[in-house]
Amino acid sequence: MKPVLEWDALARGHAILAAIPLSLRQAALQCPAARGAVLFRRGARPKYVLYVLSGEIRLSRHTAEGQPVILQRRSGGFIAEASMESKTYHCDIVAAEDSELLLFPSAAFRHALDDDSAFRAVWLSALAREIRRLRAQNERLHLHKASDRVLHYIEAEGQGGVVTLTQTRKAWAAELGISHEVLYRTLARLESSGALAVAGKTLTRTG
Amino acid sequence: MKPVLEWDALARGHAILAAIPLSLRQAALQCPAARGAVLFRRGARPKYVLYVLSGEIRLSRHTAEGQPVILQRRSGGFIAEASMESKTYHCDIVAAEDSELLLFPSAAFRHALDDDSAFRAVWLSALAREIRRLRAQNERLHLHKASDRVLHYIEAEGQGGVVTLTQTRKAWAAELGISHEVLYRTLARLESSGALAVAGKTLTRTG
DNA sequence: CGTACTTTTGAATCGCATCAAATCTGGTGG
DNA sequence: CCACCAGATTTGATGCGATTCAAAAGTACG
Repeated sequence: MKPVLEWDALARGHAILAAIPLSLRQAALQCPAARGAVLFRRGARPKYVLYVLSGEIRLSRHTAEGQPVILQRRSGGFIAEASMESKTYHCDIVAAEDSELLLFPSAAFRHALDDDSAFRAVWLSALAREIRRLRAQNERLHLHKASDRVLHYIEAEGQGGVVTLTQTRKAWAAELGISHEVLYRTLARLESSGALAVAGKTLTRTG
Repeated sequence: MKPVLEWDALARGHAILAAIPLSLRQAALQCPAARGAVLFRRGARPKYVLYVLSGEIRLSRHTAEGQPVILQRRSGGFIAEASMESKTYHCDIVAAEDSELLLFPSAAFRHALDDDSAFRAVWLSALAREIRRLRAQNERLHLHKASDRVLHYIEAEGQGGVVTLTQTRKAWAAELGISHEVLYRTLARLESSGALAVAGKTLTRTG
């Protein structure tokens, strides 16, 4: 838990951080979290807006029997944005892996949004884009066949039927909600049927 | 396509509309859309922010062969928020059912957000809550067993293990991404195993 | 009273998850 | 540079759970 010194280095690969105004940068804290660490508990008062630099952070609740129910899972980007305006956290916030976080004091974050119209515009547009992305992913997860999810992904996330993956196929399979074995088989079948061209991490809809 | 006269009547059942400032209300248009009607086409310049009062509106693209790919599907609430700041619509907007819409001119909407801090606060908080809801639904759709989705729903959307449905079970099944037959069977199994108490539209986690 | 829709149960089929195992790949340290 | 290791990629076989088709009973509404 320490102030952020090398802001430019952090912002690499985290575009939205570049839009954060100086005053808020100075209030930010950088904080490591070991795998399994509980950062905040349900019921606690939210003092920070969290940004995941690396690792994986989860929001989860527990059933009466103690089984965890994951509400969100983030390995990059802001998490628990909604708690900025709520009196308490509605779930536990835990590190699923060794992680690195930025903590922005909620009050400073709200002031930055109020005072800095450029930052506000970026924030609003980031929220709206995240909603668009999530709604598309939702629609995709409603498709039952693995091949439909793959093609939907290309249509939704690609440009003109072409998409370049930024992740391993195994990670992509997890995002698509299918096992990696089925993803490999599905890609092979789509390619041999001529519906898809696979070249490294670039996939092209064909035919 | 006409100005909105009875605003209070509209806002019933659409809480967020109550926060819309007078200036923006006066710029709003109410507009029916028949099933199948194409409201805007991909590439068109977004002139309005859309709100779905009733019916169902879809954002969709088409594959090279013309098969539709649904990116969003809304039967209430704002749709295509992200297009407010983009130069063109990135997908077609069509009515899947006979629908009733509100159209807010994009410029007026932006001005209202800039000028009215109360409206802005409500809007920001609505976007953040929508993100929370969507991320939870995403996690739920990643669960493979129908019973897990049901229990996850109760934990995420309910209060203390109790949830009251606002929709038919058939509609709930669609939201959960399972067939209605399986939902009925799953509820029956969960109830007979003592994990769930079902009373009309109220479901209670037990045991 | 009739109609449309939801709820419910049954049976057959299909696709995915899972377990297992082999190969490939990128990165690390000797 | 090479040996090595962890993780990703790939293929095979099996079982389970969901989808689907079918049909009956219940329910709301005009």
